[in-house]
Amino acid sequence: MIQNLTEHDREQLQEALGKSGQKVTPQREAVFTVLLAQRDHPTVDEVFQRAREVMPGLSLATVYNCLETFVGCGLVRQVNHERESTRYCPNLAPHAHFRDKATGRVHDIELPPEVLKSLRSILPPGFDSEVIEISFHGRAQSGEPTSN
Amino acid sequence: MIQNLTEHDREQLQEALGKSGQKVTPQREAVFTVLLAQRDHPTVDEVFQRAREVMPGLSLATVYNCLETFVGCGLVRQVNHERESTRYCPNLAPHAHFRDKATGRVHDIELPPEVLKSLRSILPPGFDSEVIEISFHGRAQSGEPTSN
DNA sequence: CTTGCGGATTAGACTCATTCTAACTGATTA
DNA sequence: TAATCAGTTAGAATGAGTCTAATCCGCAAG
Repeated sequence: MIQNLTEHDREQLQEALGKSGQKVTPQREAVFTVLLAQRDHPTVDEVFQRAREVMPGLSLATVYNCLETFVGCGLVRQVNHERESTRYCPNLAPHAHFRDKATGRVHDIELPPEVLKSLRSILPPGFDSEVIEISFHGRAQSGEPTSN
Repeated sequence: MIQNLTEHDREQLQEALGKSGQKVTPQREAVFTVLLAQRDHPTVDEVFQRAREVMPGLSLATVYNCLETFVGCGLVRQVNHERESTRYCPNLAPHAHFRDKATGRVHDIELPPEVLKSLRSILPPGFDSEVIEISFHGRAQSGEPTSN
C-alpha cells in the first residue's frame, strides 16, 4: 500500500533533481515514493520489490541509478553497516544509526547539535570533514518502536 | 622489511588466542606481525601480499581466517567505509577513523572519554550499544602524517 | 613407532551486491 | 523527419568475501 507523493514531496523531488540538471521521471518518482512510504532503511532489493508493485517493468539497474542520483543530489542518505547491503534513508536531519543485533533493523537516533559539535572538535587541525557517520550496534529492547 | 614480534607482542597474541581456546600458529604469527609492522589499516589483500613476503606458501583463505580470529578475540578491529574492502587495525584504544577522500588513506583520530560519553548519552532508554563506530570522510591537508 | 584425532590450512569453487555495457526508448531540438 | 541526449533496460562482468572438501600437522593413546 504505497501512497502517492504529497504536493510538498513532489516539489522537493523536482527541486533537488532540477538543481543538478536532472529530470523527474516516472521511475524516479516511484522509487522516491517507496522511500517515503516506509521509512525503514530498505536495501536496494527491498526498494526494488516494493517499487515493482507499482511499476512492474522497473529494472533493478534503474533502482540503483535512481538511488545513486538521489544520494548525489542530497535527497537521501546511504547507510552502511559492516559489509551488509547498503540501505537508504530519506531522513536528512543529522542523526546517528543504531543497528539492532537481534533483528538487523536500523533505527535513527537523533543527534543534538552540541554532540555533533563536540565530535567535530576531536579532529586535529588540517582535517576537514564533510561527512560524519556514527553507528551503534547492539540490542534494542522494544517491540515495534522508531522505524524512522 | 618486517620486524619480528617483540616479546610483549608475542605474549599478547598468545594470551588473547589462549583465552578463546586457540593456538598460536606460524601463520597467525605472520599475520599479526604484518599488522603491527605497518599500522596503515591494510585490506585483507594487502595483509596477504605483505605476509607472503615472509611466508610464501600462505593462502588468502588463511589470512581471512586469521583476521577473523583476531577480531573474535579482540586483538584487532575491523574498519569499514561505505562498501569498500574491509580494513584492519590493531589500535585497541577508543578512536574514530578519518578517511581521506583524496588518498583513500585512513587515519586514527583519538576519541576523548568525555566525547565518547556524550555520544553514548544520545541513545534513548532501551538501546544498549556494544560497539560505536565513528567515521569522518573528507580531506586531510598533510604530507605524510599519522598513519596510525 | 604408528595410529587416530582435531584444529588449522589450503586451493578452488561459489555467492551475491554492485557495476558495467550495449542496446533501446521517448521526449526535445534542429 | 532526423539527430540528439538523458534515462532505462537486461544481462554480463566484477570482486570481496564465504564455503567446501581435501590435506597437513602436532599430540596423545595404544
